[in-house]
Amino acid sequence: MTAESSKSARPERYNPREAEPRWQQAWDARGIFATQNDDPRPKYYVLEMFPYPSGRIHMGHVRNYTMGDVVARYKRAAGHAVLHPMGWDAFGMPAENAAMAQKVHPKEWTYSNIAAMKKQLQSMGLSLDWAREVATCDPAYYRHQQKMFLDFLGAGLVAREYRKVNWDPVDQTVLANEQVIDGRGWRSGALVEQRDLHQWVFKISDYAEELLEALDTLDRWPEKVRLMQKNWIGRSEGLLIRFALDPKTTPGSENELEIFTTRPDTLFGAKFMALSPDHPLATAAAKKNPELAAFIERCHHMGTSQEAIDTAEKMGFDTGIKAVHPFDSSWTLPVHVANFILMDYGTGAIFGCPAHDQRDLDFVNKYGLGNTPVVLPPGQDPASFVITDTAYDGEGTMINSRFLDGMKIEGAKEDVARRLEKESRGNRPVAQRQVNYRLRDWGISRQRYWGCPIPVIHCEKCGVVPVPAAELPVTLPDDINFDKPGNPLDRHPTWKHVKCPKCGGEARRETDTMDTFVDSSWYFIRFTDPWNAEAPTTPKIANAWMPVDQYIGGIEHAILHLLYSRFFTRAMKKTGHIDLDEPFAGLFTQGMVVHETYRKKNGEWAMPAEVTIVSEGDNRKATLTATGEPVEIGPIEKMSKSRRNTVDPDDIMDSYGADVARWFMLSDSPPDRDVIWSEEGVQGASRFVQRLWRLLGEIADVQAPVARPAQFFDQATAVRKAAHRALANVTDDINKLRFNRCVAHIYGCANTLSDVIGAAETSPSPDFAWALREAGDILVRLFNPMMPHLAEECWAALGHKTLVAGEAWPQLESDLLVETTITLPVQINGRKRAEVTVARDAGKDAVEAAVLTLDEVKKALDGKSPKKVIVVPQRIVNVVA
RNA sequence: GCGGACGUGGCGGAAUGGUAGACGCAAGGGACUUAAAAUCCCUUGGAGGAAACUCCGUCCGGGUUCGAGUCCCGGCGUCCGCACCA
Repeated sequence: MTAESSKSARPERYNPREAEPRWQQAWDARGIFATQNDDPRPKYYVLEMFPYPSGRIHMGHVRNYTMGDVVARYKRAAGHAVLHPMGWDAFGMPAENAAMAQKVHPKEWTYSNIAAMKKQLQSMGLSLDWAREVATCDPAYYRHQQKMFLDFLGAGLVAREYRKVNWDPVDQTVLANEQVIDGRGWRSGALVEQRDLHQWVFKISDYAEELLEALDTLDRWPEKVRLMQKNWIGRSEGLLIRFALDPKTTPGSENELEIFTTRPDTLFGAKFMALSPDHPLATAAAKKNPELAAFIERCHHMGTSQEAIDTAEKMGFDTGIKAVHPFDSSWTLPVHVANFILMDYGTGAIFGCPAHDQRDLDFVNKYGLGNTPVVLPPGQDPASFVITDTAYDGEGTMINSRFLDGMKIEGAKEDVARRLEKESRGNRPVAQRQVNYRLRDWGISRQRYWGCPIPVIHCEKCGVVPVPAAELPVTLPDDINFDKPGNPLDRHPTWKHVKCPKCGGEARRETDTMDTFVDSSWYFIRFTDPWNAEAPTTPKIANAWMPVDQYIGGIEHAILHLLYSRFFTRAMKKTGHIDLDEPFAGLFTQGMVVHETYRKKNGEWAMPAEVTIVSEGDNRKATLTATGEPVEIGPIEKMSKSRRNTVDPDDIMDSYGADVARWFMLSDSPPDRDVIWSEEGVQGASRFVQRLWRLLGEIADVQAPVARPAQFFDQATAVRKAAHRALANVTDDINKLRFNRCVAHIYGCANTLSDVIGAAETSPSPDFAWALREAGDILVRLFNPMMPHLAEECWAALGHKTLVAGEAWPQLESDLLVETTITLPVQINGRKRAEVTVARDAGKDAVEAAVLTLDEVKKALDGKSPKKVIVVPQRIVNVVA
């Protein structure tokens, strides 16, 4: 069908640069993305991880926020009250680095970045409720965080400890264990050192068991993330055993040594005891033994960096102390100090069973202490089984273990535990069962300026005194300077000097600020009622909106942010701010945006924007656009400044528009995998935008009856089937976050409609015209979540006076998806050889009868009857000849 | 070392145990045009054949099944997380 008559009314091409801001203003003017807390419809809370205001958004943001926006717009159309807010993770080091490098105040730097990035996000056409915007560096936000810190303190969830911490020498601050990656600071990349410091800690380890167990309830989380958290929490069951010490050999009054083991079954394979260099017994022994003191000193020095610890050789020092075997008072074991024993796991002491633990084996092989195997692997001869270089940690049968001989490992563990629990020394059992966790308490003190002040005061007389709630917030002083490294709050002339709230005497403010991960541990709850000036939450409202139904972000937060938030929500529950354990019901971790790399002859990297790609047959060649110099096309890698393979979202939106960027982000790869950003792909997306626009223009030109025709004939029915099948498929896949498949279905529907229109008569019959208009209406609403500006433009072209952003999701007529006849593939011996068309509800016998009349089947059977005929209704037939 | 994921055309990827390669990109051919762009049409896993069609094909080797990309066992490879945690 040609529609030349009215074609002239439209420009040749859709112009996103003109249309996109126009529709953004239209949405804004009607406030259709503002969410009311008293909305009676069923709630749906969709959230993307909020950004750090670094200054500009990157392609990862574009991908993240596009996915969230698709879900938000779809759920809104599907009849939900959708909460879809945005904010800023605004405290942190880069602001201070900028202050040092550019002499700009961190606050100014941060807020101007926020303004710039907000503009960028708005140009993406995201359906966000900006009225709920929060920035964590705003006293209106962090005052509530300070209040909760005090509440946590009162509830015993906060402690102050002098402990060994990870010190980042570049950022000059402490890092939590979770923030040390490969022995380096997660932000600075500097080798981390160990230091002893006073630290405020959140007692996350009190929740270790709960955080572990509840992982099983998070059935809409990726298995991978749950597993990572499980491993991080690191639960292990074992036995605490008190070994008596030979008094003649001990340095002072110490008469026993408590160790933790998960392998009490191997007790008869014990060859030595080992202490952490920081163990009190080691310290005591060192006082009388200068050589030992020197050894411990050496351990401390070589262990300054995490990397050094990881690569250090096993080293030990015999203290001369003897421990008595709990099952044989005549059996003593030498007590060593060893560099590989950690003071903060278990009791900081172990017994070593070299035959079945590789570290212990390495240790005895170095110091000639020997080994005795006590677990015999299945099928091994006890007389000849020996351990030399490789410890055996598998299943087996106990040997060389007196009363345990012949037992399996589990039985032996249980037997040892029972016996030692019954035995007592000094009114206490010799052993008790214990569960240990790898998870450490969360140290939150940071020696930084640009963070939330910890609201406590140190008084000589009264000790640590909380800032009275009425005096909150403790705000950051603006007059600071960054001339020297370290914490400017600590050298501020007046800010830190205050009166003690208790005694009124001279006192000192805490100058450490909170880890920025505290800020991000509850922002999603603050979004539910950011207007409450009195309290962090309005529990009734928070309880109604939470949990977040769909949280979307990068896998890099699998442990840090997601574990902290799970803890924080529980702590907020304990202190009465919300009634909820798990903050995120559904979690989706998106893949990265990756791109080819380009390298010049001189070894420097070239940016994608500087390069022109030419295809010569199957080969692709790249040259610098400016000079024509050839550049080498390198491997596809994560977009990064160091490889210079980044693409600026602004450039893409300027040249192609937001919809094209959004569409391509969704189209090429499954959302949890990396997506390769390519110029060709973007152009493909852009072509499709234009194609849709032309297609819907043609449909708009069709003169269709207003009333639904009573009857649809073949052509019209085919159109209706295509539209409703796409509707069913897109709905299903959007619910499963399979956006790449949604894209394929939309292409499919558009292709069908183009074909039908191209083949149709000049003046369509009323039923066909009506079906085309219906299909157009459906198609626009299907791609609206992905390309909302184009959808509005097309919706208007179709003659609608409403905004498609406010329209309901199309109603599916599922009858259309049910075919009356279907074509089944017919296999002979498992290979497809023919097809058969039968009634949809044909019985197995009828299908079999039809199949046996086929020429191909007759030929294959050669007059014989088939061995077997398998009929899978509505799927396939297999004839076994 | 421990734990996990993945392996399908030239590329990104589709495929409740049921017609492998949907959809897109790239490529080749053609139409329109003075020409280009844009657009439209056709071809595109491999081998053979004029064609109808036939054979082979989802990392490798076995197995279960009427039927395996999918499930099981054993390899190989790639990627990710954790890592002196007793």
